[in-house]
Amino acid sequence: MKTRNTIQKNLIKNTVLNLKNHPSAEEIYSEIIKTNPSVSKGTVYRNLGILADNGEILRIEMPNSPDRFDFRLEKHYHIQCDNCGKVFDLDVPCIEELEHIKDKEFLVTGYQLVFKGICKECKEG
Amino acid sequence: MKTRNTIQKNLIKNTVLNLKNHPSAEEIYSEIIKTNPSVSKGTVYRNLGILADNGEILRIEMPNSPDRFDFRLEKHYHIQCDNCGKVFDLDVPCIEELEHIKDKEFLVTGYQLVFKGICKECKEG
DNA sequence: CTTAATGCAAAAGCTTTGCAGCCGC
DNA sequence: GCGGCTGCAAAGCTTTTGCATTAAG
Repeated sequence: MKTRNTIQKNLIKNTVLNLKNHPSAEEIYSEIIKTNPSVSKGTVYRNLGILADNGEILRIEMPNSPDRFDFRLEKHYHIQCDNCGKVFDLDVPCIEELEHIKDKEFLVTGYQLVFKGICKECKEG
Repeated sequence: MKTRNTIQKNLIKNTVLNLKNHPSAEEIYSEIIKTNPSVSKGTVYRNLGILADNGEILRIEMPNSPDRFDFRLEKHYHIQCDNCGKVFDLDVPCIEELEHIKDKEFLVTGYQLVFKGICKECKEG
C-alpha cells in the first residue's frame, strides 16, 4: 500500500509545527478550518494518527483529557495544569532511571509520564 | 453534607479489595452484578470516584484505556500490556527523582506514570 | 422526616469507522 | 484508471449527569 501526499496531510502537519503549544486534535481542527473550512474532523484525527505512527510528530497521551500533539521529537516531559488544562513542556533533564526499567516477566517497551500542577497564571489569578 | 453508608458503597469497595488485579469500572460492575444484579453502573462509577477521592482506593489513570482501581495505597508503578491490555504492578523501587521535580513557574503537585510492554503470556503465546 | 444516594436512561466528550465519491499518481 | 484518501455522519467507548424514587440516619 503506497501512501499519497494530500494537501490535508501537509496542512495538518504544518499546523502542528506552527502551533507550538501542545494542541489537541480539536484545536488543530479549529485552526485548520479557519483557512480550509472543508477539511473534516475525521481526516484530522486520521492524519494525526498516521503522522504520529511515522514519527513525524509526537502524540502525548494525557490522563483523562484529549491527546495532545507535539512538534518536538526529542524526549522531554510535559505538565498539565489541573486548573486550566493547558499543557507545557517541563524543563527538566531526562530521568535516566526511567529508561532502564526492567522486569523479570515483562518486556518493557516504554512509558508515559505526565506531571500535574498549577501553572503560573492560575496561581496568580 | 453528611455521607451515608450504603450497601452499594461497601459492596463496591469490597469488590476492589477482593479483585486483586487492577479492575476497570466495567469489570467491577460485572463482578458486582453477579450477586447483586440491581446495582447500576452509574452508582459504580459514582462510588469509585468517591472512594478514590477519600483515599480508600487508588485510581490509576491509564493512557487511552479505561481507568483502573487498586486496593494497594502505597506508591508503586504499573505496566500495561500493549497486546492484551492487562495491567500489573511493576516491582521496582520508587524513583526518588520523580518526587522532587520542581519548576520555576509551575507548582508541581504530582505525576502519572504508566509503563508499557508485552506481558509474559503474550510474549510466549 | 429529611435529604443523600440510587437506578435508569440520556447525553457528553473524545475518537474511530463505514461508505460513496474524489483525486493523486 | 486504480485504489488510497476524503468528507460526512453514524457509532463506539468510557464516563457523567438529570431526575424521580428509595432508603439511611
